[in-house]
Amino acid sequence: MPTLDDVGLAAGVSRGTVSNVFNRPELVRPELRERVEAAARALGYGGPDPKGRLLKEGRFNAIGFMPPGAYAIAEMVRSPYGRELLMGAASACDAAGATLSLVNGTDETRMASIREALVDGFILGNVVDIDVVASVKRRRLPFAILESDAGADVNSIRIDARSGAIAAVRHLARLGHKRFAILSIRRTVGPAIVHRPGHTDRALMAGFALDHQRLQGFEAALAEASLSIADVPVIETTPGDPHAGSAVFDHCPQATAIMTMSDWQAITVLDEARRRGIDVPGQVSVVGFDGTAEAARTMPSLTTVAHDIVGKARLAAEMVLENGSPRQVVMPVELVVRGSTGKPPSAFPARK
Amino acid sequence: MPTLDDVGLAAGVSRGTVSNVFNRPELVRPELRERVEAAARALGYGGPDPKGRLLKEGRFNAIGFMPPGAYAIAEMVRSPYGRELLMGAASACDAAGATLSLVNGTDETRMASIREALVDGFILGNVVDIDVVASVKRRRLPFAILESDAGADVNSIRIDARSGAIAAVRHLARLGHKRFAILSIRRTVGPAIVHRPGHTDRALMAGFALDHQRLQGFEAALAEASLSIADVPVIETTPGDPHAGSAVFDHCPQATAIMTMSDWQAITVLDEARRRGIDVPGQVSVVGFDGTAEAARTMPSLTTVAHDIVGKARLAAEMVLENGSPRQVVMPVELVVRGSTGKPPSAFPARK
DNA sequence: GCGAAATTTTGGAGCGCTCCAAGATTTTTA
DNA sequence: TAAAAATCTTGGAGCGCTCCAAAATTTCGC
Repeated sequence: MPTLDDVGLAAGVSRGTVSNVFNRPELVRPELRERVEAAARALGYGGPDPKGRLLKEGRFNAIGFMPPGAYAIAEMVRSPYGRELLMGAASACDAAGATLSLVNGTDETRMASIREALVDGFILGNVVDIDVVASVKRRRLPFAILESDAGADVNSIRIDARSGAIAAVRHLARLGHKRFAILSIRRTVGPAIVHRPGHTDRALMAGFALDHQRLQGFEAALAEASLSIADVPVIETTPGDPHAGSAVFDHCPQATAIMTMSDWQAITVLDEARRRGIDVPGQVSVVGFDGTAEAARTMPSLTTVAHDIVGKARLAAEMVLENGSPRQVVMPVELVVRGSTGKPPSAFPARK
Repeated sequence: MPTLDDVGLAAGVSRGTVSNVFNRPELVRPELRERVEAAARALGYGGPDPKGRLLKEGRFNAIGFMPPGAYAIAEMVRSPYGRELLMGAASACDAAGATLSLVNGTDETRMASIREALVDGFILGNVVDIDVVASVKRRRLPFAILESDAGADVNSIRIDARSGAIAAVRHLARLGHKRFAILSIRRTVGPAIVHRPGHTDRALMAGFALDHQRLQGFEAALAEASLSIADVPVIETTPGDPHAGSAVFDHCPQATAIMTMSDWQAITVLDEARRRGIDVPGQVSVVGFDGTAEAARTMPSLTTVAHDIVGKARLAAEMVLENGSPRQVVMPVELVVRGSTGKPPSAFPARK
């Protein structure tokens, strides 16, 4: 690959002049400029290599996006939620003329990826592994975390998940539901985990802040209806597990109201209900969580605890790009009532 | 920001030793290593800056993805098709341990983005503007183009769109349809363009290779049924235009079979049909194009000309990452018959 | 036609790092 | 204990570029 010097040599001018031809052509006499351009063409020189500029300028003009949890990028894009995150981050980058780098990383390579990513800052999806935060801090780049509060010196944006969970339960309770089931998120790999009625808080509450808040919200609102969360079956499935829906119906046959922790899960529940001939909302009500675009398109359309996912990620990207003093933002949620929730069946006919 | 030299100075060792501490710690005596690490901690040095390494190593270990057409990244992620492209490219990058950079670019900034993107290669979505190809060539980096054939010296992957279009028409003709409408893609910004029956080929065939091939396929298969494409109304809408569906029903009220050029468009047609109380496939049959995951989830599910979008993008990424000799690949398509196509209504009741 | 002013061109410094041959130190061997 | 071997540390070169002060050249005014 020829360099500025090679072109200069060929054209009989100095490196500086060649650089000017490409970056500030108005500074170079037209005649000379043409000579240089001809030499560049002859050598197959396609303009200054960004690598050199980079070192001088010191910034990549890019921010890195680490997908939530242990997702691979491709899985994130598949997920309704992750996809909207990406849209938000991308639109902020677009607006700022920055590049969005999708930083992948298995559990083994994540740290190295963070150390070596060619970016000026990071957006971290829901962070499961706290080492990730330490690793990013070490690079002394601006960053923002989604759905985890990492202290006053770190940008973070989370939703008011507790209120959302409360709203979901109240809505269902007001409709008359008494038999609930919770479809929660398993943050490790593996098949569904089933917590049968009688489980203890400790088994449930371990883990991730967002999930914790939602469970607390469920618990508090169930208490308002004189119900204990300990009597509600809780199933944990990994995001994207296509069997989430069948796990619920298999393990919670008497539930009339299923509360989930993501629209994606709720959608698998609707799919499975259709497959089994279970009427939603006639026999079972289903509530999603997230408020993705997909939730509005299901049959029946999905009642869900919605928030502005795109806006959340956009804000995160803006925080990183602006690199101001750290902020912790809590975003509101809103229960969007659609077609997947209704009164419980008045007589409780046995379901198969 | 402290540098290797600063740390070396503070620890009383040379730059080289500090570099070794971070990159090949086994080469440094434990005692010294600790002294260096302590100095680094004290200075807040978080490890070697990737910028320096980069210049030395010469590669970014990243490939750039330019969205199809004039999409912004966010729009691409929103689109069912673009999203699957992204999944494919991301999974290949994941597998290779490379980063995927989403290179944005408005019409004005695209060239500059290409010139300066910090990547080792490019995937170009459907290229509308031929200058983009020239611009990428100038950087002398490996690249692959989707849905455009740019000659034997350029990697390209396209689908056998003509066959797909033919299969769609034959399927509908075999069901008995005689009155078709085509929902085509407008590759410039603006509202729907309506070509009423009697239009000329020239008005239609201008533009983008992929669309051209599909129209030719439609034309050929219509001819088999003794129909001329000139008598078939053609509507062009931009990708993602939510009014695509209503444009079709407004302008083609007698059509019993609507052939589209993307699942996204077809989905808006289904939505609009539901809104207007038009039964699909009872009154109108609809065929999509692409075979996205969304097409399987609509109500009714969408008959569509499918191909392996994820695989296409994955292959493109692999071509770029491998940097072998250029190949031109044509991928097969397959008509997937689902619920959105059926016999035309036997009596032709007027629709409102 | 000459000096001053304006315009063009030059090449060194430096961005932060890795590599590597050479030098310094420690350990082993006879 | 001295020489040989093994181990550890050093600092220069170089990656390709941009910036900038200074030098070279051209243009201008009278």
